[in-house]
Amino acid sequence: MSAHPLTAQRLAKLERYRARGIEPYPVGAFVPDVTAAELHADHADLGPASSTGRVVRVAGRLVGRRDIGKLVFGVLQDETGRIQLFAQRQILGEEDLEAFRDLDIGDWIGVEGEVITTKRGELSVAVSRFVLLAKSLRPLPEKWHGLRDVEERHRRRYVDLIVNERARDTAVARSRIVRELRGAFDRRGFLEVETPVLQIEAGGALARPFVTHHNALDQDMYLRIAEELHLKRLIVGGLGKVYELGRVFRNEGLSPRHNPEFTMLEAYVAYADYHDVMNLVENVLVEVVDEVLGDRLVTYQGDTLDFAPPWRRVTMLDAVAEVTGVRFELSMDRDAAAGLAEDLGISVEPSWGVGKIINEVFEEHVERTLVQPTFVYDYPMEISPLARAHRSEPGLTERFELIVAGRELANAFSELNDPLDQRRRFEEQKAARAMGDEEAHPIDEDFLRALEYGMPPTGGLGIGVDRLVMLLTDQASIREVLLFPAMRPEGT
RNA sequence: GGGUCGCUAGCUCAAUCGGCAGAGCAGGGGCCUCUUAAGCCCAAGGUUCAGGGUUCGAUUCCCUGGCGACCCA
Repeated sequence: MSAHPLTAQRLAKLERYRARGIEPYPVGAFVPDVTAAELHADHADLGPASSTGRVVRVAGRLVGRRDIGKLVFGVLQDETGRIQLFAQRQILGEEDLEAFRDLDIGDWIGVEGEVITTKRGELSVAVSRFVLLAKSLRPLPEKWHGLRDVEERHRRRYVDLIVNERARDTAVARSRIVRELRGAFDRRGFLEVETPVLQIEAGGALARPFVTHHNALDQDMYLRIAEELHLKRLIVGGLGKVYELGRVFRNEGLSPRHNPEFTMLEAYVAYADYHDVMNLVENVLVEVVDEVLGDRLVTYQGDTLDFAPPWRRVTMLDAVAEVTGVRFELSMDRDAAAGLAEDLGISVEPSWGVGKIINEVFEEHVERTLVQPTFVYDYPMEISPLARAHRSEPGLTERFELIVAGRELANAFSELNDPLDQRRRFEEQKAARAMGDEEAHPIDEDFLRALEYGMPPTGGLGIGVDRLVMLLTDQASIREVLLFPAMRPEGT
């Protein structure tokens, strides 16, 4: 336990309570029957200096106190808001008023009393009885500025949640967004499923996995980097519409937009193609925006995003030509494409083909310019090993990404269901891995076997849930929408 | 991985050119029966992120390391 004087003081107080027979961590001591928000809603019209005769029980954390001698005002905070406590000697008596005064800011208490308003009109509970529910041993941050230090807010999110309303609002909004996402897919008849997090092969995306070890099997395993390959196995099994909303893990650096574990929603629909999936993504996200914000104009970091459908749809090649003035084609000579990209400031790796080169130009110059919701479609096959070959355009796949505020929000394709083509794509990835590409896709033989049993034409999508929450809560950093973002150890 | 910036009391922040480390809030003592960032009086509170260097003297300048923020790869 910390030897800090402020904590030592409170520990001493704790011992005094126990000596007087007051248990500072009681069980079953008090059950509230109303919340702060309910009180404010019920008595919104009460004038100053009113009595209601209504006796209520509220509970929460004492977050403020104003001591006026024989009269003490307290501020009680529960999960719904704040309510003033009015402790008066006439009601409580000398001894209990002194005990109330002796409470520390941060203590959890239960209070019983009449609902009144003060002379100044502040709705209050006139304390007739109170119970210490849990003693707090550490001082809270400053009442006006709260906890500002970003590092401390993330390391001690519990304190952040106590003192910063924005932290609470963001957590609540995130829960709401996740619930609306689930609702949108549930209403459309999707089955929510759970697939393995521990995997023998980490496939379904191009990323480096975390490695762990299964002791009983004496086998290294990976934390999943995507949900994709197992969900497609379920489509093979005849489950026609499935989705999973879960945590995926990628072994990459920390940044305002990347956390090693993040939340992905993936959904797969039999008989759909990527045009159907564009419509699905648009409809689902508009529903979520409507339900959560009630306004299709969303302010994000100073930009106004218009989510009213239809959203713009543009091919990657057109988008690149529009922004850079350079018309790339998949049929181009590789070195010619490399030269054009170099002219645009891209340093081209020898291993890159035309498709990868175009994608780099897109990511470097075009993506950030797409602020309004935009579907960019027809991605190069070279960077899309799990997407179906385009029905008419050689070298491309039926893949799209949804870009909002200059960032990828969703990624989707007509799924590759030709097992022979899938095997060829995996072989190409294997070759890339042999060339040193650590993010190349591994060969998953069981997934190939599943495809060999036959997967119907299928459309699939993935939505980055954290990024969606960032957009709808106007947060610039993923760390603000994660309750407990990844941090380096403190090194006490 | 590279660059820039930051780290001072429990919290929010000061500290002039390198010259006695301060304030507000919180906490302690006192006054006050209508405050609401309550007010007034008094006292207390520091490994200035860590280690090293320069200097008569370092929160301040230099080096190394830690953690974080932002930008870049």
